[in-house]
Amino acid sequence: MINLRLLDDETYRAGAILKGATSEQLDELASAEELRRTMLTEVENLRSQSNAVSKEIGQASPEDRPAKIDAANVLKTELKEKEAALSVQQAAVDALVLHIPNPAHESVPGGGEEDFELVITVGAQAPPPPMDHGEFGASLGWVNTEKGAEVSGSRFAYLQREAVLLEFALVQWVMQKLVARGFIPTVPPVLVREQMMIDAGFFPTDENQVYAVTEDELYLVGTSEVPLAGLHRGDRLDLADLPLRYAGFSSCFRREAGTYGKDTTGIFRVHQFDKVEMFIWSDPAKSWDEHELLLEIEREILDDLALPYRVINVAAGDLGNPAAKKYDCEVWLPSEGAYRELTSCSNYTDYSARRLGTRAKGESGTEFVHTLNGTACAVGRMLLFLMEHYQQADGSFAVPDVLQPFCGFTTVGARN
RNA sequence: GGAGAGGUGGCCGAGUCAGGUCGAAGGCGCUCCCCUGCUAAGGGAGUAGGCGGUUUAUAGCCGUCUCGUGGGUUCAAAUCCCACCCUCUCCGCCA
Repeated sequence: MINLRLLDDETYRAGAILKGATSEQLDELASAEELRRTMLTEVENLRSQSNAVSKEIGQASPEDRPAKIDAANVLKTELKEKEAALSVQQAAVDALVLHIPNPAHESVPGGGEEDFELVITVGAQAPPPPMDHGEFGASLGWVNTEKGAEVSGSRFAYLQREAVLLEFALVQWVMQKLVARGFIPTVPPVLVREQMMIDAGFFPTDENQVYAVTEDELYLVGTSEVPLAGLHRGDRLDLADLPLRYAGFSSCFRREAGTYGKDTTGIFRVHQFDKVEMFIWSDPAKSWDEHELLLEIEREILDDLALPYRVINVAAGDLGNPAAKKYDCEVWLPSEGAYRELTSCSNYTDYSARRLGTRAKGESGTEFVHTLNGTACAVGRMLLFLMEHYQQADGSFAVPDVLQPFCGFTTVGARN
């Protein structure tokens, strides 16, 4: 949700237009909001009169009351009409606001999906291994997609054997890294109410990507970002306590509607996976530093695992409504000969906090905090990259050095 | 799943049965001032938030809304009615 007060601000408008909003849209909202305020003033004036009359009635003598009550009733009728009109107008404004994106930061390139800015490329583009991650996972008995499909449908899989131990090693390794950086480890609820989905900005836009448990009116989260955002909903934080950094671990559930036939190999795109997510509540003045911190952590994880990757600064048109800026870390997937997204981190500035109602109190008053989120480790997808980069010529697997202390073995011999 | 109790300001807590003088007693905490060798104690004053208007202003002033949330009754609701949400206790069940 944007700040309606800034609709006339030229830089603000320019940023929003870069994100795909039209200047007609912005004007329409601005005039709807102006009308809303005019109507609000009228309503409040009537209420004021009405309150004054009521007070008089309380103090009036019994014989004076009937006449005053009649007068109050006239005001009341008028007030009801104006209030009804106001709430219609309010709804109109609300509907318009939902489609206005958070303006892009000045450092974000314009354009769409192909117009990203390449920030850095690290490592060499390795040649394809003997087996792609799908074949390799099956050969070691790590991934069973057939049984997954039988039991739950396509895009579900069983993860087994060393892959599970590697998952736990990854989670533990990443968590410890984050704890060392001051993140609070958190296992959040994965079923949330509809209101939480709305407040976190996932409804109504992404409603068709979310599993619903209709019987209980709950929804399965697609990322722990949702419940982490709920952790300080409606709170007034102290600026001195910021940043508050959380590391959430949860299973994530995504319907992946509209992706039929895409990424069908192995576990690249599945309905259920585990993820360690970073979420930061930041002092508005320092959120860009926090954003760089998120990127630094994501890069450190990739560097430690010696994965070749590139970082892109996603173009404005490809950002999605809440993000003012987003970095994607794309890791080289040898079997496809392409960089594929593994992690990303975004600065939502005050866009999400305004809807969540999360403010911070500092010396210069109270203001909305900034929120940021980033992937620390999307486990399934991380494993798949490891399966290609750490696959040996003889079909065995060499455990990355940094994970060895956490999983208790260093190699996995070829099977079959 | 069954039964009961309860949600009031930063915190605790009165007010709800008898609707108006209640955005709310009292206490704690916090801020400022006084007193005081220091500290403690003591005296005085102040202290909820959102929104709108006015304004150079996040100051002040005016208005409005908010006593879990949303409706309703009424000239008038913390107080009466309805629905929902949440918390706690007991029983049952359970990893």
